Amino acid sequence: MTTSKSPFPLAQANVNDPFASSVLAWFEQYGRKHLPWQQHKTLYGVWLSEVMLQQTQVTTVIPYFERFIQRFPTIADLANASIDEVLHLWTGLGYYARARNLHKAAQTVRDEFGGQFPTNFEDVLGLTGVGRSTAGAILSSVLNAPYPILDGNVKRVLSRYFAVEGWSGEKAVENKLWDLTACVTPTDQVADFNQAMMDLGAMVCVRTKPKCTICPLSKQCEANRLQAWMQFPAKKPKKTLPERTSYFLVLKQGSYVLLEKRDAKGIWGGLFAFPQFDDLETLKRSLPTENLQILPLIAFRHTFSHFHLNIIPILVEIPVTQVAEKHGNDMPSVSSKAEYWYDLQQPHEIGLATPVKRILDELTLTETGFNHGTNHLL
DNA sequence: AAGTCGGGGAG
DNA sequence: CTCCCAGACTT
Repeated sequence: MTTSKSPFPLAQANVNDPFASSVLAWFEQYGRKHLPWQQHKTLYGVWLSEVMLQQTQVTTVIPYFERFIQRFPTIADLANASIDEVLHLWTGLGYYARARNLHKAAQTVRDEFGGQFPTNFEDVLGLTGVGRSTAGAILSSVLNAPYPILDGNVKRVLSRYFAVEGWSGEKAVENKLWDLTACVTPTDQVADFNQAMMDLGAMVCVRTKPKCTICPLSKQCEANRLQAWMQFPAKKPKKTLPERTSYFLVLKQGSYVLLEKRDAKGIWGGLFAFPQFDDLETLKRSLPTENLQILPLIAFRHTFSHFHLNIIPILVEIPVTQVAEKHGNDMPSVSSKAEYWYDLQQPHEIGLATPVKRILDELTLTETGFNHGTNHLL
C-alpha cells in the first residue's frame, strides 16, 4: 500500500463555499456550453482542444479543431498518420512543437496504453505536450476529477480577486496562484467550475475594461475594492524585440518550387520552407547555374514571439527544358534539409509556415493565370 | 530563472 | 504599434 503524495494539490473547496457557488451559479446562466469540444465530450477531443488552445484564442482554434477531428476521428487515426499530414492540418496555428508532441503522444497512447487515453493524472502529465494545467483541464472536464487549472484566464481572475502582486512568470507568483486556484476549486462540479473560471476570464474579467458591474465575484474582489483592476495581473516586463533579415530563395521551374524540410527542432520545426539565407551573396552562390535572373519580390515582416523577421523573397526562374520535366515527386526522407519540389498545380499535404504559404499562394495565383499574371508580391 | 517556440485578435 | 491568448519544453 502506498500513500504517494502528489506534488500537485487537488481541489480543496466545497461547492457551497461563496466563491465556488457564485461562480457556478453564474456559469449556469451565462457560461459557454456549445463549443465544439464540449459536445459529446471525450478524452481525445478535449485533449486535442486543450493543446490547440495553448496560447491560442478560442475563435482561432475552432476551425482547426473541426478539420482535425474530421480527418483524425480517433487517437489511432492520429497515431498512424504521417507527421507531414499532421503538420499540414496545423499549418497557420503556430507553435508547431504542439503538433509534433501531440503526434508523439498519440503514439504513446497507442503503444503504451492500449489505445485508451489514460485517466490517471500522472500518466496524462507524462504525455509530451501536456503540462499540469492541461492535464487538470482534461481530467476535470471529462471526468469531473478534482484538479485545479491555471491558464491565462484563471490567472487574471485570481490575480484581481486576491490582488496578487508580481508577474506570474516569476516562480513564487506562479506557485501562489496554483495554491489559490486549488483553494477555490470545489471537489464537486469541477468541470463546470473550471469552465466557468475560463469563461469569466474571457467574457467578464477581461484584460482591459473588465465588466465588474456584472461580475459574480465583484463583491469580494480585492482589485475591485481598490479600484485598481489595471494593476492586476502585473504585466510582463517588456523588451524590444530584436530584428533579423532573411532572404527566401524562391527557386521556380515550371509549376515546381523548391522547398526544404526544416530540422525538427527550432523555428518552424518539421515544416517545409524556402531555402533561407542571411544575405543575398550567399543565396546567389547556392544557385545551380550562372546567369539566372534574380528577381526580388516585395519584402514583408513576420513577427515571432521573440523577434521580428524581415523577409525578402528572391524569385529565380529556371527555364524549363526537356530534361527538367523529370522532377521526382518523391517526398524527402526524414533527414533534415531534404529537398522537395512543391507542385503549385498539385500541392502535397505538408506543413507550411504562414509566410511560406502566403508566397506559395501568390505564386499559385500567377501560375493558374487567375490573376492574369499579376504577382501581388511584386 | 530565463529563453524558445507562431500567429492572430483586439485595442 | 502594444499586449496577450485554455503553456510546455529546453537550457
